[in-house]
Amino acid sequence: MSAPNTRRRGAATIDLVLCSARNGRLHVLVTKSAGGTPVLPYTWIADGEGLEQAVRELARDVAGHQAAWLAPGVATAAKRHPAGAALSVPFIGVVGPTAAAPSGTAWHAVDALPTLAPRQKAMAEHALDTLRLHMDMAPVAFRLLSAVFTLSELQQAYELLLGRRLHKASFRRALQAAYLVAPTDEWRSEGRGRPAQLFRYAPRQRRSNHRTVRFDLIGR
Amino acid sequence: MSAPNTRRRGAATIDLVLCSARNGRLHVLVTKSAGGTPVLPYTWIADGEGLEQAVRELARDVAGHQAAWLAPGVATAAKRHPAGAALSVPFIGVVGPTAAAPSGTAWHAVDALPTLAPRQKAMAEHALDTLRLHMDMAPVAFRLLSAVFTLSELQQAYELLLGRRLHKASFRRALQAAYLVAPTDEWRSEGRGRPAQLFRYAPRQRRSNHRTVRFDLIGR
DNA sequence: TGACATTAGTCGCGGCGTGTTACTTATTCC
DNA sequence: GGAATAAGTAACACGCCGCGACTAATGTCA
Repeated sequence: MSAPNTRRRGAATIDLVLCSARNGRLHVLVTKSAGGTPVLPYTWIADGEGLEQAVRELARDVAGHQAAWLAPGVATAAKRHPAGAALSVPFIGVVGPTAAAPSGTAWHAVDALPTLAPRQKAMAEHALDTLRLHMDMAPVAFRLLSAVFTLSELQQAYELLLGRRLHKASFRRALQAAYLVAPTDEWRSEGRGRPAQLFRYAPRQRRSNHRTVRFDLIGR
Repeated sequence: MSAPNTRRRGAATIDLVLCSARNGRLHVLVTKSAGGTPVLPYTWIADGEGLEQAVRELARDVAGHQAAWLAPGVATAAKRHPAGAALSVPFIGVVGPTAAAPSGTAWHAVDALPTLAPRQKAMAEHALDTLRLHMDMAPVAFRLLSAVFTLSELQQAYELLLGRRLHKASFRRALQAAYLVAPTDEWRSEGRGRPAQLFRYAPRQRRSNHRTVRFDLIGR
């Protein structure tokens, strides 16, 4: 059923670190090898095939979903791949919160993973770094959410990625200024408290993307 | 003399995109294959060896220097590697402006490359994107310079990476606030104009790295 | 030798973005 | 109806940043 067995063995694998936000923590989809030990979904690299195409198929195969966002990771030859490949090319994928775990797979909090092969463990633990690296340039946080979402949910996604709490008013003011979301006329009542308006990701045109120099992140 | 011939052929190569700033433009080191056609320096991936270790050796071999900064690139199986490898893992390296081109190699402006194999051409043209992606988190611009440099040189490095001009006063004010450089007691007279004080990269401790949310770069 | 060009480096104003506190609005629970 | 809870808004203060104008130190050339 899982893709690994449908391809010939080779020298290198593509490994998929599929991420999802579950009750405030980042989770990773873990499947099981033929022997029953936990492994990240992977596929052998076929000659002449596009890597990204292959990983999209893998995501659909293993999760029944296509990834809402995908980024290549850092290839590694360290330690050993559980299937014996010399080289592994990880991809970091993102799916929404409604994505289920098909039978034989399970979501695990990234800071409480089951025992994976060291190489796969390292790839999974680097996933958050990769998401953080791209979250300013790509709508990563939005892809962790459903198509419509409340602003509080969006803020929680950003808090998860940044690893720290944000201020509500500042967050919304900055979001408003960026013309990234559009309100829908739906509202969601989450039990107690005032109902929240639902928004969708709809980036609109705005003034020149003057990215400023940032010295404040360099060096530790 | 070049490293490729010293290793066994295999399924995958490491390709080195070695970058340097030459009179205001980003240059890439290009060498020649046995047949005399231009190629990026590469080496076959040996089983069980660390990729970064291998690429450091490659940089030393081919340029006589060790790279001042290194970052992994995005593995690709598209098109063909000139040596026939199915898979290529690029690394983007940075060296200072005084690095010469050993015989058989030459620096080429990244927007005026000689005819490379399509796969290598793509890897070289993505180099600037990679440098841009990391320049906020790592001292990439500083590594394009000698150990001591003028603030105007540093500003030019940032302008090269960002692809736009910066305002002198703003640049220096932000740099000062980041405690990244320390003045030396040397001055350099560059022909005409007032001599410039030389600085070195010396990041000091500063307050908590409160990275703020950036919506302004998302979505084009 | 003195005026000019050139490059380095600084000062200060104005505006916009951001952190913060306090407030209003809308709903559930008791 | 009132307390509790969560969404959403208003307004102030401060700091960073773009910008233009200024000073400083050198080489060039008539």
